Amino acid sequence: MCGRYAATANPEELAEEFDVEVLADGVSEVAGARFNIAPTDLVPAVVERERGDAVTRSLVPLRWGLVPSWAKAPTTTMINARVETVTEKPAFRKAAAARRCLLPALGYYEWRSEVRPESGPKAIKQPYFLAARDGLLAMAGLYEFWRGPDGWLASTTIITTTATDDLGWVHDRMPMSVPREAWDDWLDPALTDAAHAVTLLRPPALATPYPVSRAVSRVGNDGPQLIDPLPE
DNA sequence: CCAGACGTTGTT
DNA sequence: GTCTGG
DNA sequence: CCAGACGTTGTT
DNA sequence: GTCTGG
Repeated sequence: MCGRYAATANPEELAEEFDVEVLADGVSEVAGARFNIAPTDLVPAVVERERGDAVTRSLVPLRWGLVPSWAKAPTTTMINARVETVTEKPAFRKAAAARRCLLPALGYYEWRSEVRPESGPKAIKQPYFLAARDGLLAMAGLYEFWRGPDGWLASTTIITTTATDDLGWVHDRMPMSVPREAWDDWLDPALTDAAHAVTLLRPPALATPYPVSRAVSRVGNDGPQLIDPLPE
């Protein structure tokens, strides 16, 4: 699955890379060097919205953890959506048909329960970093709006699938990615056939996972050292 | 009809 | 909002 | 995802 | 054990 990730590109780099026309208010505060993005954080996302008869591609901040429009209060549980069922589940299917997004990432983390020499007989949760092979992972996301007492909340979830054989030893789920040639269709709000949209998705091209410091396990920690390979 | 759920993951 | 279970 | 909190009454 | 916060 994907429950923690790194994204380091600044707004200008993302605008260039994804052909974004508009940088939304607040997005400069959430896009930049971040190595420990956690659920409930605001994350940079690429979306397309219709304004009049024109479609505008924007970089916007979204809260990670999708809150359905009918939710009584914001929740954190829907950080992932299974690709196998995303077009059917009431919480996701409208977003799958109308509100798809891209979540740019450098890579993401997985934890494995391991017994290590220095930890004695007890298992520890060892984090691994899974880096995009070419330095940019466009994760497939959905977003949704929720109206609370203090206004609108826009939130997002990452679509997941079964891990490929080479990654299964770390974890049995992984995020779906959107290949560059499919970005336009994936984002196009006129493409309302969700079942077709998910056929655009592919497993991400990742480097070999490697263990990193457990510092990443604390959400308050950040910095490039979090993705340094763990010394022996 | 109304009431209640609506999600994923990991772990045991 | 919409579907499912009762 | 992981880390950290989790609570009220009556009184040793 | 389970929920909340980040």
